[in-house]
Amino acid sequence: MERYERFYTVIRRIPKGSVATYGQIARLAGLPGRARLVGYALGLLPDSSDVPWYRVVNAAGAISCRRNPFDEEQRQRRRLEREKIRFHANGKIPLSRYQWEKGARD
DNA sequence: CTAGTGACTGTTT
DNA sequence: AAAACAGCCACTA
Repeated sequence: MERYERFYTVIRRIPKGSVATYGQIARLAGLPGRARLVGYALGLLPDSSDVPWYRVVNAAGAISCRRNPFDEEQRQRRRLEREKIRFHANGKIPLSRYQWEKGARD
């Protein structure tokens, strides 16, 4: 798991109230095009991890999780809403407003 | 070594 | 708007 520290380091820099995409994390970690690897790396994290995995969403602004689609999505969504992030009725997050380092806000 | 899989993404149908 | 495709590459069987 040490081999993914670069990803975890970048993710730990995402400020509270913002989100980043898998592709963005890969790019910032110096591995453009390895979005899937970021997803794999997050799946390895234990619940006790200090890495804010819930601040990472897919390019469409939706939550991705393969294991327990329903439960995990609810869990991630609650954590984000706790940071004042609002979701659209379609279940997606408006990235134009919350994406890290892109804040277009309104 | 080959094949299948996947917390992804941009392009093309 | 939605689905199919094609890259991507670590990991497992």
